[in-house]
Amino acid sequence: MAAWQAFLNASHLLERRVEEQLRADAGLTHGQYEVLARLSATADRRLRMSELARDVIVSKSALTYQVSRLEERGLVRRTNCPSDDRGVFAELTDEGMRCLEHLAPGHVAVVRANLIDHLTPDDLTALTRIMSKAEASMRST
Amino acid sequence: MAAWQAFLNASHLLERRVEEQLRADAGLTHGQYEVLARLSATADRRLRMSELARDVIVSKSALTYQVSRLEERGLVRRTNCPSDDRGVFAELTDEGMRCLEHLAPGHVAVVRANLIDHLTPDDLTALTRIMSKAEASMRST
DNA sequence: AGGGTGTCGTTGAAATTCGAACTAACAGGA
DNA sequence: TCCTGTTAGTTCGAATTTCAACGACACCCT
Repeated sequence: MAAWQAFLNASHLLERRVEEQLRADAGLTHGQYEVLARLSATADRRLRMSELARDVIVSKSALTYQVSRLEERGLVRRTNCPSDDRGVFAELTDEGMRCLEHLAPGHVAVVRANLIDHLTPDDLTALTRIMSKAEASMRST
Repeated sequence: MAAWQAFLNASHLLERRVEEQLRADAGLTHGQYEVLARLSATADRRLRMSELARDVIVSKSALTYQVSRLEERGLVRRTNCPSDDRGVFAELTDEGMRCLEHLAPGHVAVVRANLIDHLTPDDLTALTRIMSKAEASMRST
């Protein structure tokens, strides 16, 4: 359980650092940043609400809330889904893309400084492998 | 950044699993469980509020709130600090200890099933080492 | 003693989270 | 076509978290 304790503590501390940086730099939550980042990684910068919620691992209600906040800021836009009238796309706006590009370097820097830079290359590959395995296992059940 | 993504996703998924188990099993938050667990790991089952907050990595206000909740349930007791009139001890009650002992096996099982069991012994030591390093670095700054 | 500075824990307001209930719309079969 | 069950997204209420401000006390230095 030592591993679990350390993992937990590192998670919490990292979360705090990241949150602090994003808040100071653009007034965004880490959750909001993750939404933008996930959208930017798609081909057409948009995703169905449900899929987006699954991807960033947040409840549907939380995503509804956050997308509304991001929409108020003009960083994201809601679009109807032609093939399914129930569906809604969350789509990254140009401004949202610019915001993300502006924000990303600082975010990456924080993550590197507090986690990545302490790791040897072997550590890094091990970490990736371990976490990916855990993620895959939990996603599938 | 692949490592970061995987780490983040695994964290969120694990948090959800753990939260779900604790909620179902005793109506406790993960944060509340962490408080109980930390207290139980001390010699006399009590800790100053500030130190407890630092240990479980939560804001002072959040800890005040959670200790009040735990106190309502009789799992924790507030005690005056003789050497510092400002100070307050959070002390684990016998009932709190029993609750924790009742709860721990299920908690450990969830963590094992979703994280630990996927790891080789080498992975486990690597994970511990990596996370401890990150934790230490962030605690010290 | 006395005053300035810092620390302790609590409080209040605002933001965010979740699960549950809800509405609307799809899908498949009788 | 109509029923039934499932899925999408939103809304609602309760719980939790954070930051900032506060009052009380401690510590130090003169």
